[in-house]
Amino acid sequence: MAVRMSDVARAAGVSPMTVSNVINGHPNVRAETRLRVLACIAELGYQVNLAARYLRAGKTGAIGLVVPELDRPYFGQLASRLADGVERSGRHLMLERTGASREGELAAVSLGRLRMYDGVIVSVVGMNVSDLEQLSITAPTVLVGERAGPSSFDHVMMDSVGGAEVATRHLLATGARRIVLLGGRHSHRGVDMQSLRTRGYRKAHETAGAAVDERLVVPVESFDLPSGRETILQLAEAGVPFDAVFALTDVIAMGALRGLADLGLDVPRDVQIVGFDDIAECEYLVPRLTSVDPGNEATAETILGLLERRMVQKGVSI
Amino acid sequence: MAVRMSDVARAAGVSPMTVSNVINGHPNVRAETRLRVLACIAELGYQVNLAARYLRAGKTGAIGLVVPELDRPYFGQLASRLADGVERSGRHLMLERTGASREGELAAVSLGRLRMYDGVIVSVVGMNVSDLEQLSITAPTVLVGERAGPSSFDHVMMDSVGGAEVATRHLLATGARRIVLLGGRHSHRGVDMQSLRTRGYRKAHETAGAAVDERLVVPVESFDLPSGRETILQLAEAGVPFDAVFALTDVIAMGALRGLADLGLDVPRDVQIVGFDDIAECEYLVPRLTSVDPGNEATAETILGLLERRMVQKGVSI
DNA sequence: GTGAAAGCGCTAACAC
DNA sequence: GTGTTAGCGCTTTCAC
Repeated sequence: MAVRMSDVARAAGVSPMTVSNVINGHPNVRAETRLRVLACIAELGYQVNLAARYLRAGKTGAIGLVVPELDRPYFGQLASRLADGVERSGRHLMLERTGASREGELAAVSLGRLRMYDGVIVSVVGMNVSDLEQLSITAPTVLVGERAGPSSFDHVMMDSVGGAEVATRHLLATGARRIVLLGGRHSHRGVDMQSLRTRGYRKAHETAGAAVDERLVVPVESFDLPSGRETILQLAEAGVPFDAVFALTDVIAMGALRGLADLGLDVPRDVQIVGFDDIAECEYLVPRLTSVDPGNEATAETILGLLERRMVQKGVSI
Repeated sequence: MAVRMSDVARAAGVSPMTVSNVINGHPNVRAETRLRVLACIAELGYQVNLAARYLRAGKTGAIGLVVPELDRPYFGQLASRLADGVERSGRHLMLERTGASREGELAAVSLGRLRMYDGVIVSVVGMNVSDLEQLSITAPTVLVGERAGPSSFDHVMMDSVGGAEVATRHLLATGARRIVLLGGRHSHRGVDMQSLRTRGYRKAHETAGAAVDERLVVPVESFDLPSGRETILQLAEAGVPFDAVFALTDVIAMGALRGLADLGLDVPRDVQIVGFDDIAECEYLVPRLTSVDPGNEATAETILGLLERRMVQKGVSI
């Protein structure tokens, strides 16, 4: 069986409480005792039982990050940045996926796993914030994404409308007139990522006095590489002419780049393209992919700042 | 405060034990009672406290995956595949990174969180297996990677030597004579990824009766995009001629592709390139990146099969 | 079919 | 500076 704190205590000839004090760095332990206890910990290979600690102390030192998918560069890079910050404060980041489905996100939360965390960061793609609120999450929580609306949670939003507007304006300024909105939505009243970025696209057109051909607004089945490529191929096959692409995410932009190459089109001579998210890969593609940076560095800082504040309030700060 | 099982029990007019039986699907509950309890659970928004369950029952339904970095496509895609399989068996996958700072803390304490898992999958890149063994991980554990050597853990290895040999042979067969080994090691006696892939590179040269110019074996500082690019640029600046690149990972291959473009070299006319890992991006680059598939699909299956066996032995299977 | 008792491993609060 | 007591929320065991 696993080594328990009481085993260490017996070996060191002290009480479990003293072992606990040593592990948690409490000052009221004599140096000599501390060393003896540490030696026994090392010798027996003791590790604290986090579950027990949490049950008693109400904190684990773990921060949860819940994302739709584990294999999307944007989330991987966000996770990496957050992990840096989280570790700087002596905690650990643990990543889980929801699978982008609303049920998935609900299951993730309702399974109670989030209660093991001192704090939770949830990327709310495809989930209703009100769903989240009904779950009565008890841990300090920060939402990340584009969904707005009334909410009792802190919410870090990126400026999707503004970013999409900048991207589209850039393309219009360089002479593009028929800009594909790859991953867009026809109805753009929602507060989801697609609707918001579509809104920025339309706004830029309006400002420039340019008309939007609805055939250029093309949804994608999924925000992955195959969808980006196939959607562009289908558009070309349908005979819709275009001279630029604004892709709602860099990943579908990468898929589109492959599709354009398959069509024998040169980027940027025949077709210009701009993405969104500013993932690290953009700088390394040939040719480079221009992308909108939604403020990735600042986002991570902001998230952790808000979370820390909530954790202090809740008394689970380290 | 959070809703406890006893709160639900009181509301439903039963004992906590009955609530527990309902939640865990035990048969000995009358349908009527079950419905009443479920209604109360829903109404109060009750969620089980995983820590308490684990403390008592010894299982959480969570599988941990420990990787070196969260923002590497290979690990993201591995995690995604594993998550599919894990969820199929009614559990959840949780991802953590080890990062570079293995030395920093008391490993014994910092890895204590692994004890909350029913099973753990550890990607042992840059970590000594003997380090791992000293941690006396008690949960069923499967190691993934190229490190071999004696170990008490199940270990899923990819054929790094064979894969690297195939890649190099392919380049030699198409006429390449000066193949850069990007990310290689000069001393290749170790069992780490770099040494093993370097061995395959040398083996292919030997078989083909071709000599290896040691100046073509170039280590990288880190297996990320910037390193791939910079290393190729430095090699060119040093005036070392080459006509092909075998990159030890697809990510540094992508970095190298950018570097080659910066040098005004055309792929594959001037320089051929082959990567390793077969990440999803390869198929979508322009031109496509040829890559060695270390058997990604099969790897995930194998890992989960081994883990399941260990979990059944340990009595933590669902 | 349901419930009472016990205790998983830890730490907060307080005694000594 | 160290130990004692109590109990976090749940489930195992066994009684009814």
